[in-house]
Amino acid sequence: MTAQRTQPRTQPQPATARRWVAHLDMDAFYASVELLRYPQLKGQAVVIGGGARHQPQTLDDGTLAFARLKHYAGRGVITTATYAAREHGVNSGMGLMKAARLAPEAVLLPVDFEAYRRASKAFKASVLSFAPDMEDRGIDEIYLELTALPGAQDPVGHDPFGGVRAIAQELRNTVRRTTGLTCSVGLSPNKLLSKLASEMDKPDGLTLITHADLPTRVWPLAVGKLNGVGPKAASKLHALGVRTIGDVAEKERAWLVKHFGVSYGAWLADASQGIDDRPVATRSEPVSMSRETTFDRDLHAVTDKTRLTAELDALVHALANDLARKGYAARTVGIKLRFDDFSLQSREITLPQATRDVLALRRAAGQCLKRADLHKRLRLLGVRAANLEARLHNG
DNA sequence: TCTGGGGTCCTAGGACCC
DNA sequence: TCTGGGGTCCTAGGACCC
Repeated sequence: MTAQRTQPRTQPQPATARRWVAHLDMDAFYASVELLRYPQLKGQAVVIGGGARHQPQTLDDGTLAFARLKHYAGRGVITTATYAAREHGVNSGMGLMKAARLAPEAVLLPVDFEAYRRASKAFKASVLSFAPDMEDRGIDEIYLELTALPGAQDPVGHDPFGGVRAIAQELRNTVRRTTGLTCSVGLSPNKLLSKLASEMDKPDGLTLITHADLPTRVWPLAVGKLNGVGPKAASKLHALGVRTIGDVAEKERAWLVKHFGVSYGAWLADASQGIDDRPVATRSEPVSMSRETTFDRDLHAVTDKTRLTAELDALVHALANDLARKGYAARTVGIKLRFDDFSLQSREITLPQATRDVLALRRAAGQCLKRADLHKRLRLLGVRAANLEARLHNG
């Protein structure tokens, strides 16, 4: 381990600038947007999820009555919970029924994607105005390439990274001023470390890490904190006695490759050392589009045939609409089935010509369905379009 | 009383072609 | 009768992420 020297202020900048990437993550995004609309709920345990049935009701005296989690019945999951609600042990992805046992008095609000999309556009636009190299990571997250921004390489006082820290601070101020929402920012030499950093001081935090911080701030973390290590890989690593990122870092690359394959093993080795060269991708074309729905009860292919056909029609219509609205046609059409035992099955077909015609899509989806094994009851049905080709919006 | 909906990327086998 | 080595496309499934 070599001691990290801070550069004297008088020293000229190195020819190769230090890379700085920010990861910006909105705090409890959906819930925070709802709190802007219902400020009287501030500080309370609030959970977002499920359909529009549990919309708040206006009482005779003009006050709003909110639905409580304990009254929920259905198969929905939590999309977001306020920090007050998380203290009860509920969190994103948890079934609402299960959450109701943990936090029965929590307020339940339906998901309003339109509102979140509007807020998302607003915060991204505010950031773009002074950090134009932005990668979209969904509705509430972005990466920003800050390396070349004015001041990013400048020290401030005794802080060698004061310049880039000030930029990040300004980002947070801008987001808060234009949207009324807080975010957490991670700042580091790459996307992987910045993603880790943004989680270190949530909500409303700003965390800067460099490679020098690896041993003290990254290696003690559980391996599952790495973006790319999910439940499967984590439990396999645990079984091999590897629990922290530092444990991974101590393993030989060859050992990791032996257990996890050339590609994933090598990635693990690099990731544990904080190595990540991925660029911030400012533009990207969609690869696929899909629509799916979980039924209120499990359906049987024979006895519920009429219902199933109607559901498929609706999904195909929605998908055709999405394709037209976004200006694409698809050559591959597929279906996705989830059964009552939660197992998945998919079928797809590639057509000679790309299409976004409802009837052509419906025919292809029907062919896929014919090839599926429909013995078990169906929980979910989905349709997918892939092999996308850009088309005129009205063509 | 478990487990939504929208995505991306990877792997692996078989078809098919040169 | 025995039997190569690529490369690309298609399909099914699975891990992972927001």
